[in-house]
Amino acid sequence: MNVSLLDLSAEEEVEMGELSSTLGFLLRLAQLKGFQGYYAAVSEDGMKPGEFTVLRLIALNPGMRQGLLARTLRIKPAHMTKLVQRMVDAGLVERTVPPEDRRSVTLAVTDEGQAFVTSQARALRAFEQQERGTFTDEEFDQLIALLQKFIAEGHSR
Amino acid sequence: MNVSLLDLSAEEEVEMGELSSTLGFLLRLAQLKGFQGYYAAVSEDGMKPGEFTVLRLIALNPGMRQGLLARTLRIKPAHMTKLVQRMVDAGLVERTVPPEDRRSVTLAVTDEGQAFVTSQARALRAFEQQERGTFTDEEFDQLIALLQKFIAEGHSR
DNA sequence: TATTGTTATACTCTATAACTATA
DNA sequence: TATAGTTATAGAGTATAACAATA
Repeated sequence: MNVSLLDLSAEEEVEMGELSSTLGFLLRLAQLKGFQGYYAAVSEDGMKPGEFTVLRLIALNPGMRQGLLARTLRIKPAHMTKLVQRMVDAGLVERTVPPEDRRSVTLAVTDEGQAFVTSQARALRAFEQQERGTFTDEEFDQLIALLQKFIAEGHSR
Repeated sequence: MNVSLLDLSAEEEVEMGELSSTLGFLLRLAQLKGFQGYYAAVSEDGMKPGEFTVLRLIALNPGMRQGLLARTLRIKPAHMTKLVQRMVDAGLVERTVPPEDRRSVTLAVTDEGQAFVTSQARALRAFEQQERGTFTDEEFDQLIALLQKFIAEGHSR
């Protein structure tokens, strides 16, 4: 198979071999494509998809512990510390040390943080609708289901 | 929807909202899953999926220009310079300045580079078979086709 | 003037280990 | 002793701009 998948216009053809039907390669390109759409549609504020996901999850789970958040999103604790620190500095998130376990940290969005999440909701839905737009409803649901199946398989940690 | 997708075992449940059926989030988790399998099955040599893809593509397209390689893989030229330099240092790749256009650089694998690609082929196929194993043949083909469709849509640059 | 690739810089993400404070 | 999170460090990816050589 050649470059047709990728469109380098009138450019020289590139022999891709098996690559164009390889899951890993397609996942990478799909992710790039998704980011592209995300930036075009949603974020004028410089917040990246991954960061916004962190904020969303804190908003959905007030009082969530930082470590659980890190494990849920497969982010290393050391990195999560920095991510959260940035959001605290930006006034979007509050950290609390609970008296029951003073080693731990629980997180919640501030009013400003919640307002930001809410304000992004419309653009986010538009973006997701646009992503769906490539497919029929049935195809999109299939794709989601297949990805969920792939992820769920043998999920140890 | 809750954390069932993610399996944090006996841990506290995390409310995921829409996230668990969001394409971007699922693509990220699928990619992590893929890397995990890749490292487990293929690479004892410390070469990452992305690096190996670069090497594979050079092997498939001897004399390919570096800029075209960068565009094909959506890697920035500045980064490609470093990637290629590493492979040249490792003795896997050769750079040539062609007389027709002495600004450019063409790439080819060395014998050692080709031997490395070949030696990885078996493990790579085993890994890809294992990835397929999550699905029926029909499901896997569907997933590949749906990802290709997503990527191909409106592909400008 | 435009193009190819390089260098330089800066920021983010990833990975690891050492550290602290609590349990 | 073990756990939760932090700090420190290093490597790799990403992005941008300035630059040299060549077209």
